[in-house]
Amino acid sequence: MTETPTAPQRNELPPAWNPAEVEAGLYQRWVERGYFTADASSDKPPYTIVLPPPNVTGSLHMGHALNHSVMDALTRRRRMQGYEVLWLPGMDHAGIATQNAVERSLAGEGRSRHDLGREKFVERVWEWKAEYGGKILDQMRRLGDGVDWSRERFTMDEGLSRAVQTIFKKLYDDGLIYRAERIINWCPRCQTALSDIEVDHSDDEGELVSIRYGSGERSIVVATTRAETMLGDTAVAVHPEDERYQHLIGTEVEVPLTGRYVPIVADEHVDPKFGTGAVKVTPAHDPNDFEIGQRHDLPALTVMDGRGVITAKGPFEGLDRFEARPAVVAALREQGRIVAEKRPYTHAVGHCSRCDTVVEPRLSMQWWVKVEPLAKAAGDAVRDGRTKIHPAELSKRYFDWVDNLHDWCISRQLWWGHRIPVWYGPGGEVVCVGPDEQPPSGEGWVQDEDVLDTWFSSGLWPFSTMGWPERTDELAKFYPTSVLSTGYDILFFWVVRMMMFGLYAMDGKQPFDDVFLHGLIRDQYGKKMSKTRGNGIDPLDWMDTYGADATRFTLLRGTSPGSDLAVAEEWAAGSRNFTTKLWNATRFALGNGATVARPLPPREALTDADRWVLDLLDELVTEVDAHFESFQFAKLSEALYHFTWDEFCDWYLELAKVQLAEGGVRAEATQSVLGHVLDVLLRLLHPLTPFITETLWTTLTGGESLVVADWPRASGAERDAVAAARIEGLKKLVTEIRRFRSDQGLKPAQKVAGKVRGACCVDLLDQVPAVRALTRMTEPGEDFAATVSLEVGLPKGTVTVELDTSGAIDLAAERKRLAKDLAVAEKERAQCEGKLGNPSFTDKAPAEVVAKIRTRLEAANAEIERIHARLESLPQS
RNA sequence: GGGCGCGUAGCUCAGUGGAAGAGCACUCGGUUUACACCCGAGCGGUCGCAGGUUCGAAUCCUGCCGCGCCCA
Repeated sequence: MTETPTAPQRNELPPAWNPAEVEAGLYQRWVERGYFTADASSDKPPYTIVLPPPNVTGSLHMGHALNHSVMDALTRRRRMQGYEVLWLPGMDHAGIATQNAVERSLAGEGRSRHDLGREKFVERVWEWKAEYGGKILDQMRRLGDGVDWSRERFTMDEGLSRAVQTIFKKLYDDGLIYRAERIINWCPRCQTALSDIEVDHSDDEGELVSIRYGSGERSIVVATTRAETMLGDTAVAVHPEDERYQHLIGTEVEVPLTGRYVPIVADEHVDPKFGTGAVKVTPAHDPNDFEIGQRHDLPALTVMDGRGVITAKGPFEGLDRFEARPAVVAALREQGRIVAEKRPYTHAVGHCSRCDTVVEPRLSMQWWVKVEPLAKAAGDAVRDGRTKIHPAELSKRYFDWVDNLHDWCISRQLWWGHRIPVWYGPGGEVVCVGPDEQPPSGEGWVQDEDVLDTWFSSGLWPFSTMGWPERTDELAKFYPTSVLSTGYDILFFWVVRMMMFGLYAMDGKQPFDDVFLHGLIRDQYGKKMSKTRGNGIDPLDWMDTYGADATRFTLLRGTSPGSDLAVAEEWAAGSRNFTTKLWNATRFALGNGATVARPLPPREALTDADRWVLDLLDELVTEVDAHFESFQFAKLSEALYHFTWDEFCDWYLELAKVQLAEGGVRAEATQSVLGHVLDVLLRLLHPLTPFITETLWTTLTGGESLVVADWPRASGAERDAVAAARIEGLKKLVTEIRRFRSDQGLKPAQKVAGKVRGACCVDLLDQVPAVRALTRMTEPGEDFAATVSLEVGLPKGTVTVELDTSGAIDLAAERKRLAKDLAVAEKERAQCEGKLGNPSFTDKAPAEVVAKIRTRLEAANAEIERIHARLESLPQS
């Protein structure tokens, strides 16, 4: 393998990190070296994720970018931990969406799919797929997804189609697939049935019209939002215990405009509190009415065709449903039948999730999956803990769903998809054909025209992609998969279906051990991103501007199980700043001889600063591991960010400068510590930000690649509390001196002569040189004359800093500073005295809490005394 | 209508019984030889409201108000 120019040699880091120039080359190299290709014959423990297959028509949006960042982070860490990782990519064929896309392009040529015929149309779809489909796969490469491209799958591929036919046959033979005439959700635009979950409900403005049926004492008023369906009414229903209507139950009433008489039936389903307590019943055009119709043996009268056009004979025939509605109302008004009208009236209306057309409930013959036994098994797998949902709170929602699942309508009146493998014979025979069986031939045999719901095939994804129904090595090695990661909004769409099919097809083995549900992406004001709002952000824009690493880090940094995350341009810029910081820190370290070539010196040969930073690093490793195990990406990102910026860069690098300046053994040890910390840090960051870490780490270590490097482990060294206390003391001292300088208006670069007194008494003697360096304090000369002395209270005592500011100090600023400190100390004293003055506190609170408050009070008192003395000693201005 | 969740700094969010935190934004100062995509110092909060439990409540309980999501 030849080195590409994207791999800089040691100590040759360019001054700035330029992701656009480097990312593509790094990714290509990873793929070429086969790092992402899984080996089914490996002895390593398996770790498997199947990618929720994106839609073949789709392109990468923020939700994908988030989910892919999660999966890539999970798989990269496991790979580094020595697992045999399979992350399997692919796409689903998106029946309706793809057919729509191709029909649109045909419409541009003035043709319809019917002009082409079924066979030619399907060919055309495959051509479309080859040319335009799968844009998202290239976008995944930009993000850095470590997927196994050699195992890419598509739901319409031969092997997966065979899996579909196999499971259909098995379910059919087991009596779990049946054909029945029922009310389904029908999209008049897509001209197909939809399942419940392909319907989105929204509160729309409509009308509520109250209509008098019958006349005189025999009349009854019903309210409806869909007046036009009255043409298909076959009953009026009231609640059986509704006293208003007892005398009418069992009688017949005239349906206006139709001349038909229909019975008034009593049904528990009717809500007596809604409207007049009486409802019209249209069994062929409403799911609830259909059920009432079944219970009362009512006829179902279809008055509309598949395009939503009225077919009932009479004046309304040929009108679209939305034209028919006002026409019917007008006709009723003319007859004095309208009792009340409420307009606008807001109510829930179902829309096709693909094209937003108002869904029409429609009576038709469809294929169904009997979900009850499958759903029960899906619920049990989670109840038993074989599959764990993260966050666990969403399990309840999962149970509510699977325990109340309606049978699943799986037939679609489309041409693009898996055709239902059922043949009908001339004598009314129905034959379901398995994958290796010959369909019945001969006169009069025809195959069912319909195709299967896309979810029917993607529900098989965790095992169809690994060769099922064959018993493949892949299945043996990689099933059940380890984690399924997706947004909580499609828990029901997809997760439940995979659970049902996985348990059914794989002998009760769950399709995944863990389900990680992340939240939805929102804008900086917490609003959902949507086209209509215009607040969407394209992750590709972010990658162009800030790099893939910054994009990934931004998303992961906001990701807690189940909670939504708000993102904005500024967030991405902040992540880019973080990558820049990491770049510069590493560049600085390398420029000063940071190395991993020598082993770390023994602990006793290290400074307090060295031991402190190494201990923090150990804690970081432990913390990152814990957060990975619990899918707490926000917390682990935050921990890494905080360590890198606030501890390593802000403090250790500054302290290292002092140690490097000492030269000799001290400098060499420091170079080793720098090299070691960066080595571990870059490994820890790699799953989140793979590109920049790869570049920095290969330069630092000369190693082959971080992708296949080992995941760090905590050293196990005992934490050095003394070193930690000293560094905390140093920080406090430095911060206080800087604060004084800032308040006094001293320029940051201005050097000031000074003395530090009392450091030995608070165990900070060794830290004094670093304190001086970090506060630009020079050695006092012969003419040193302290113009101010600054007292810094530390846990073990007070350090006094005398400074020669070569002139009068700003007394007003100094008084203000002291007054502020005094106010803080006095508030502290009041709080502590309040507590200690309360006998029930001292009696009942744990002894260590009381002792802590006592210590705090003493410290506050000392501080107050000290500040008073200082204030009095200040010259009067 | 049923269920779940949320209300903490200007914005987005951590913190789930013993000193109110972070990032971004904002103010002031800065050409500090890693970094101005930066450094240093600051400002900013009766933790939605009202009760209760407790020595002690952002944290636990009850009610109310507001917001969101899922289901009907």
